[in-house]
Amino acid sequence: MGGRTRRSPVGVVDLARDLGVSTATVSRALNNSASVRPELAERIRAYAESRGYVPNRLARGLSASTTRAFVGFVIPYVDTPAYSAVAAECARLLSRDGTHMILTITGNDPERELQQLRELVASRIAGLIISPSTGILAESRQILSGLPVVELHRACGIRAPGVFSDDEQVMTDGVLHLAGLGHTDIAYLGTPRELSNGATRWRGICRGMERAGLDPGRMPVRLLEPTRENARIGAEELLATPGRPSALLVSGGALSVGAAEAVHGSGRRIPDDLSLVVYGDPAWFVLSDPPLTTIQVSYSGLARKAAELLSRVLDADPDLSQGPHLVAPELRLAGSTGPPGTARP
Amino acid sequence: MGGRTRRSPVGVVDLARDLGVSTATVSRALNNSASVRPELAERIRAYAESRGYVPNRLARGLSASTTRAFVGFVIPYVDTPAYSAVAAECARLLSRDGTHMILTITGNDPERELQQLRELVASRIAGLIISPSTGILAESRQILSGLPVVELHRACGIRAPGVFSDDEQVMTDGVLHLAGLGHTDIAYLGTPRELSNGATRWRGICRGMERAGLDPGRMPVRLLEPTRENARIGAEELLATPGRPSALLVSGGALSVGAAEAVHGSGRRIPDDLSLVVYGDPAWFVLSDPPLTTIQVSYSGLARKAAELLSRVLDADPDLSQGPHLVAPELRLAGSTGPPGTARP
DNA sequence: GGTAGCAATGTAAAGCTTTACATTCACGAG
DNA sequence: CTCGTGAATGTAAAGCTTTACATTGCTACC
Repeated sequence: MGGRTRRSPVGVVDLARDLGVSTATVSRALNNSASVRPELAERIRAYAESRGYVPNRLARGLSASTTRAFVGFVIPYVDTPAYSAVAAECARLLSRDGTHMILTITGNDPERELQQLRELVASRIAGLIISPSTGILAESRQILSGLPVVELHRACGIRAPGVFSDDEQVMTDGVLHLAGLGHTDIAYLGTPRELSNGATRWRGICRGMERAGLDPGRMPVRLLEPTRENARIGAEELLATPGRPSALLVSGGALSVGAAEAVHGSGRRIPDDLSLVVYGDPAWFVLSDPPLTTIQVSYSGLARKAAELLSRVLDADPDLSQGPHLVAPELRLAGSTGPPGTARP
Repeated sequence: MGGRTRRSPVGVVDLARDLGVSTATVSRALNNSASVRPELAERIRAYAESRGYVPNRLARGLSASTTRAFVGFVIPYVDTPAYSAVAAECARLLSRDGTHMILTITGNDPERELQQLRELVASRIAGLIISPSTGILAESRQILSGLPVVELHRACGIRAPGVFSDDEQVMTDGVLHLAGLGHTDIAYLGTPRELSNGATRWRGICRGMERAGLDPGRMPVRLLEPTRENARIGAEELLATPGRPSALLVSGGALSVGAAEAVHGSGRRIPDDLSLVVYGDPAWFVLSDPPLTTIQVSYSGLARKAAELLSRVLDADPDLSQGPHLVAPELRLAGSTGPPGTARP
């Protein structure tokens, strides 16, 4: 037998018994089903309210075999606003539909990701928003292809709509901005090309270089998993490159922080010794002097789009395009970029 | 009837049928119950594995009336690492026990908080970690008192263990540090005293002032909800106070960012014109020149403690103390504090 | 007036697992 | 040989809701 402890919560059977009607009628009344006499329905609703009735989500989900009670939010990291701010806003938007968001952090570990996906399926989630890990397993992909899924930030080649920042163009703009100031030795610190957003940004970079008449092949580049520590090391290496780059472009989550740290530690003055463009969150940059030239994307915009897409996927909306849905980021010029300094060896 | 769509997932009945045993035996074998012949148990487990069986969490929860399948994580904001980092780490730790964490953002709105608590109860969560909203409703408190609860960051007077940063002492230290440098006009920007952590910090501040022979009553103070915008305005007002404070102490989440912004905008040089101590996240401070004197607490330490306490509450551990469990923060001296400048009017 | 048809309500099954209680079987003791 | 004991397994109920289908009772029309 199930729970022995017969807890206080009232159920439909209690309401039905007390009111002398059947559970079916109670259920229909509470779900605003048409076929119940309005006066009776009202009485039932009032009584349910007075008894503080809350329907058991588990039972409802079990009965319906799938409800919107739960959706998953599966992301590799959460220590950067690109994830934490989007997660928060999604949770807020989804809760308005009475949907709970289950937050799951994979740590970018494909094994953990797979296990967590399995568990989410076991919990009969209605669907999920996922930012896949770098080396996502085929098995995970298969699970995903059987669920209503929305991709976020990163694509992994499944048939699903996705929400992404439109990075290609803005990265090109960033490069052209630097080139326009006279920089020829531009370094790039970004995320790996295995990540779809890493690939997109890299395309944007290359296009910018080519348009500026520079050779992307000779560009000092580090493509790293976006952790702060990686970024610090990568940026230090880039700054020490023989060509002594006069400009540094950084994209991707926690990379910005680590890079800023490294630049700071290098003793180079900005923008005299080094022009710096970072992709990321405005909150960090208030402390910087001079203010940073940044690439910014609206996290709430991404979240709204993600929540909307998920809702449409759950509704099996036939008009929904499976491809990427792009949110445009913005290049904000500020004091951290300028003409190449004269103080170079 | 329930779901018509008879989806693929195999259940215990399928396994039982195929193996010619009863569902009870299957269930027992899978749950490593003793009373099943080892050889048979092994066969059942192997078959379950081969069929990719995953138990339905909803049904299990329904049957057990309460499991560890779901716990809630109810917080007012998530845009600061004090919440986002702790949330992420808790999610990670809990998932190791196969527990899903449902993230819920109240926006510090008591009404929303109540509604979300109701929904969580309806989902038969096993327990929750909560950082209560400022004006938490009596009804919410009542719901909480019937659940395994752990408080985080903020207390709300319910009988439950809580995890808090031990702020009183460190705030005293901060004030004494400034006073020791010769500051007598110290301003404070913090969170409201209605918040338990706001109250704690304020006590620490007062104690520090008194020990330094200064009058807390004459201290310029702004106690505000921790949003960046509030902080910017509050800091500007403090800096414009007739006494022209020579030192500013800022505590609390997003307040640090907004305050830094305001200080920056004020044109005051640090630490010559103004000594600055901020409470918060190291990630922001890498960009600052000079590096900031900060008060830092280990988010992963808080998360570990919170997850551990929740686990113990769920186990109804009788040795568990209901009071606060403190994690000690650290005052890190750096370049943003120094003797009061001479350049004051 | 009889019946078709509709509206309102009831009955019961399904969704999936766990587990108390019942049953079976084998073996040892009397 | 019988019966008790205990281990292994089966049966069925409980957990709570939703909903297909059955039933009831009425209106309205021919």
